[in-house]
Amino acid sequence: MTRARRSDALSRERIVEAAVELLDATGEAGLTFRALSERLSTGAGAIYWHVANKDELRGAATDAVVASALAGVGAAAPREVLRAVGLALFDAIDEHPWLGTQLGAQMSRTPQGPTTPRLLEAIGRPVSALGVPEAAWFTATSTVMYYVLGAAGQNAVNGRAGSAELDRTAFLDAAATAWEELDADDYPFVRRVAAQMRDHDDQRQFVDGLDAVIAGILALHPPGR
Amino acid sequence: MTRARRSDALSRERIVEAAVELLDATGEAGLTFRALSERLSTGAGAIYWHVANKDELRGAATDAVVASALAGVGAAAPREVLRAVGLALFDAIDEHPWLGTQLGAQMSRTPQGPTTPRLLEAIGRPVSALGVPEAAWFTATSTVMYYVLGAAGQNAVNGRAGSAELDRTAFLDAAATAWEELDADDYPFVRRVAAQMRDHDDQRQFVDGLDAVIAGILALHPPGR
DNA sequence: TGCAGCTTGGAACGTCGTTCCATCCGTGTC
DNA sequence: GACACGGATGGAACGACGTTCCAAGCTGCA
Repeated sequence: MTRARRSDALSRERIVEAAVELLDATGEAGLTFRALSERLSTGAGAIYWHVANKDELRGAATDAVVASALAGVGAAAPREVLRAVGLALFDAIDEHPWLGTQLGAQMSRTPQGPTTPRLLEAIGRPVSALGVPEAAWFTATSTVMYYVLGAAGQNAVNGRAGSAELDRTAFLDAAATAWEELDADDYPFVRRVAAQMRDHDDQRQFVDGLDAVIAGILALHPPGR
Repeated sequence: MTRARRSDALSRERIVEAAVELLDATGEAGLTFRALSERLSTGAGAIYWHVANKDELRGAATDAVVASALAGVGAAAPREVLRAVGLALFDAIDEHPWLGTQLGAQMSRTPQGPTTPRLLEAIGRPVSALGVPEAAWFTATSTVMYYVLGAAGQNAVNGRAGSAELDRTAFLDAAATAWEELDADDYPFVRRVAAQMRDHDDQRQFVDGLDAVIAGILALHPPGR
C-alpha cells in the first residue's frame, strides 16, 4: 500500500483509464507511451513498472471497456439477452471506435486473458438457455461470437475528425460509388447491392443478422422435441 | 514497359509476392521495408516507387492471397458454394496465418479497395441464389460475411515456430486450462465448455457454424412461396 | 551520340517501444 | 529520531521502424 513520491498515485487502473481516453481521443495510432507519459505527467519508465508492454496495455484497455459495456446487461429471455449483449458491444464500439479492431485481435492472441472468457460467458449463457444440447454448446456459442466479432470489426468507422455522422455518410457513399463502377461481368452482385449498402442502418442490420444466426442455431437444434 | 538498371526488374507484382513470402516466414511483425529491401536486393526507396506505403502493401498482399484462394471455387448449389468459399478462406489462413487478422482490418479500413468487393461477390452470389428476396440481399450477405470474418480472425494461430500442430495443441490446452480455473460463480458456462474447446476441430466447427448461419437466413426468408 | 526522364539504392530524419539507471520517499528497525 | 531498505519514479539512451529525399544510373528516343 505504498505510494511513493506523488499524491496522485500512479496505478495500473489510472494508466488503463488514461489509455482508454487517449485511444478515444486520438485513435489506435495515438496510443504511445510518450503521449501517455505526458497525460499522466510522468515518464515512460514509471508506466512500465505497472504494465509489461504495449500489448498488455491495449489488452487491458479493451477488457476494461468490454467489462463496463457488459455490466449493464440484465437478465431476460435468452434471445433478448443475446440482443442486449450484441447491442452493448455495438454501442461500446460507437463510443470507442478502436474497440472493433482490438476485440478480435485481443481474443485470438490471448484467449487465456480476461476478455475471451468474459465475452464467451456473456454469449454462452443465453445460448445454452436457448435449449441447445450441451454437446453443441461450444460450437453454437462460437458461431454467435464469430458473427459478433466480425460485425464489430466491420462497423468500426475509423474517421473521428469533425462530425462522426458526416464522416460515416461520406465513407459509405464513397464505397458505394466505387462498387457501382466495378466491372459489370465480374461484380454483378456487388453493383446491385451498392445502393442498399449506401443507406443501410448499421444497428438494424446487425440485429437482423444476429436474429438470423439465432434462428439458424434453433433450426439445427429444435428446442422441446 | 521500361526496365531500368536491373535484369530481375522490380515491379509491384514481385514486391507483393515477396511481401507475402516474408509475412508467411516471419509473421505480421516481420514485414518491414528493410527486410523486404534485403530480400529483393534493393533499397527502401525503390520499393516506395511502386507502392505508396506499408498499408497499401499489406492490403495488396492480402488481396493477392484472397484472390488466389477464391479462384479455385467453382459453380455448384448455393449452399455448396458458400461452404467452398468458407473453406477456401479457411485453408488460406492455415497457409498464411497473418491473413486472419488482416482480412477484417483491410475490409473495414478500405471497402473501396479490391478485397471487399471480391469477397462480397463471392458470398453474395450464392446467398442471392438461395432464394432470399432482393431487399434482404445485403443484410443476408453481410451476416454470412461477418461470420466468416469473425471466424477467420479467431482461427489465426499466431505461433509458427516448430510444428504448427503441436503449437496449436499447446495453445488450446493452455487456454482451456486457464478457463477451467476461473471462478465457478462468475464463469459457470466457460468452465463447462472448456473441455469441448480443448479438443474441438477448427474446420468442423467452422463449417457447422456456417451451416447454422445459412439455415438461419433460410428460416427468416423461406424459399418457395 | 546525347538528352530526358523513369527507376534505383541508400543515407538521413523523426518517432516509436523498450531498457536502464540515478534518484526519491514511505516504511520498518533499532 | 536517525538510518537503511526497497518499492516507485522519471527521463536519458538504444535500436528498429516508416518514410522522405536525392544523387546516380540506365533505357528509350531523337
